Amino acid sequence: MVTIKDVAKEAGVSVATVSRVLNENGYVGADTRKKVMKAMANLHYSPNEVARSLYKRESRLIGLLLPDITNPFFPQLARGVEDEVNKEGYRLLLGNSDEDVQKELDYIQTFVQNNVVGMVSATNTVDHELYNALQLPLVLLDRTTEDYPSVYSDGREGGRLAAKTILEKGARHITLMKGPAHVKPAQDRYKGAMEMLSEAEVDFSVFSTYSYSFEDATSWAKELFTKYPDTDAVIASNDIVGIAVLHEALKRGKRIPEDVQIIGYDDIPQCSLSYPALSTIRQPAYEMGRQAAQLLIKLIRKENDVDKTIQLPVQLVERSTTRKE
Amino acid sequence: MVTIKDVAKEAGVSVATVSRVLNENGYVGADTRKKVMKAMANLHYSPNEVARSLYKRESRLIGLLLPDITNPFFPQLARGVEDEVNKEGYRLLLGNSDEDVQKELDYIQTFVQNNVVGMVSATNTVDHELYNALQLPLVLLDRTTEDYPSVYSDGREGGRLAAKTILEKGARHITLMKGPAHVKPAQDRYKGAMEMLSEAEVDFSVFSTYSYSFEDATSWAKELFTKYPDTDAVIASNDIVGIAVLHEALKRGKRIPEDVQIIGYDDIPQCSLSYPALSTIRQPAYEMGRQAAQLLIKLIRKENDVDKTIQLPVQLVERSTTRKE
DNA sequence: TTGAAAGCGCTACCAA
DNA sequence: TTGGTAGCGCTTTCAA
Repeated sequence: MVTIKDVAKEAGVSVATVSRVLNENGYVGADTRKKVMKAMANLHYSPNEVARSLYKRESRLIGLLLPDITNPFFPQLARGVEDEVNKEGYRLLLGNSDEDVQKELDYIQTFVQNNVVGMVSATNTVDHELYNALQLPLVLLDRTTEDYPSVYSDGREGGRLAAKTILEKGARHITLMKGPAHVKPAQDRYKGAMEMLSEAEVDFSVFSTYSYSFEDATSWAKELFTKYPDTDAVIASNDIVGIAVLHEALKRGKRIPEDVQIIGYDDIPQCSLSYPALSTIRQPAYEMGRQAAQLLIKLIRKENDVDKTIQLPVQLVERSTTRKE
Repeated sequence: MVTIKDVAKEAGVSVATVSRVLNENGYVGADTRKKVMKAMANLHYSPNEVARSLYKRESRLIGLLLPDITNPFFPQLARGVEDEVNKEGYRLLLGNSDEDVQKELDYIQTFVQNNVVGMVSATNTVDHELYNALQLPLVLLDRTTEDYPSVYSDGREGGRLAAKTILEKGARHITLMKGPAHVKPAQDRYKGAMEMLSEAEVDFSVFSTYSYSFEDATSWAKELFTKYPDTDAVIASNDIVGIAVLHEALKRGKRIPEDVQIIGYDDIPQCSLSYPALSTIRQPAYEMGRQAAQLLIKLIRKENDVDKTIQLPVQLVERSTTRKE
């Protein structure tokens, strides 16, 4: 490993001088700079971030905590924060919590042990005591809360929009799927849809689900049609479940969207790959990730007048599982 | 921040002693140990990994380099390595390279700057000069090569299996999709299928694709049926493309699997969510990730007699896009 | 069985 | 404009 000392020797100057040209601060003569630069190039010198981090008490690392990258909504989110964070020279320490508080704790500990400068968390279990104790800039992603800076999309509006769409397209027997209780954004959209449905004059049923896993999605779908066989429209709790419902309907010989309309939520990439392509409410996941990163970086830099709550708009994407009016 | 010094003071011992109980090495008296433990608990002490890393010249971090986590095959892989690595107390520094050599370089630099103990790379652009210069334990994932430790699945066999399956089920006009040229595993499976097809007495066409993106998949599918309208079986380059082909076929009024059979590759989770559910060749992605992590850790520990090339078996998953014989 | 102290690579203060 | 050096928090020798 080539250190700052080696560079100093090669250039015939002191380590202090090398440090100065490295960090572009303090006075350093033009030709001294040149000598040092040359020495650095010769030796392929690259500063040791660990040593820097130790002294400055902060690294160029940012912690990203996710529930599970395996869930298709999160890779987009993650990519958004990564790309944005990279722009500013930061890198990501990644953790999947599986909604397990212990794992979350462990990761947070790792983050501080490694001097991360900030963290973004897309976890559902915001342990307030824990996060309050945290001395780090933190932004919550895909979560709405008063207590911490956060970026999220308008779940209530999304739910309303989903319901409104289904309503306008003449559904008579709507089944509203309620996502897992501990997933806050799922509850928001549920409430939004609920509001809209309650105001309208239609029959509807509520079908509760307790997970978002691929494996379970198919079972929920089966159960739904068994329980509510005359359903002619379902507002799914997310796209995965929506696609499962779609295929279950197809299996049962229903025509889509003539007999059953379906609207999903999220707009994960594979929506357009379902057949018929799933209509859905789009959350701008990649953009959410980017904005979360931007916000975090502003917080890290202690900028003034930063808006600590960013709500991104949600959008109807009409594809082929809703009627064309 | 509470440091080892604070603990030492609280316990009335020296920092050296605290360090000893922390690392469970060297002699330390039973009651001294107890005092120290208590002090650590009182102060909620958690050692600074950065300081440790600086002294030992290695962190508890492992670098993971991926092409793009947004591609549904990779989250599984990533999760596999994360889970395994966590078991041994390591954490992940994550990077997406987008198959861009410069980004890859930058990430690798970050990895060494942060004293990672090893890295796993699932990138296609193995720049040998670069990797050779690297002084780190490295394992290649989803890549077959003689030059570095690697874990991958048997692509050639997978290709053969896909072709064999299609052949046995009575296809007459097969279209074999060839994946992007720079993606080595895609070429392996292509070659395998090609071998099998060449030996058989059937007509077949080769259709070349240059990307794996969601957006492009649909275009490939359209183009395929325009170019080869009498195709009655397609061996897709991966599941995404397979699903796109499936839906394009459906759009064109073909019955699946009666008129057209389709076989994918990878077995990403959303396969079972397509309709009809996509038959495919399964790569054990999660397991591949785990094994890569295990191998890397063995390498890090300089264990002897470790098998540096791990080939995992591939497996036919018959669902509904291939005939039942 | 314990403590003092050097040193990991770097930054930043103070002096020259 | 430069260099010497203390010190970031930890581990590990060496001595006691």
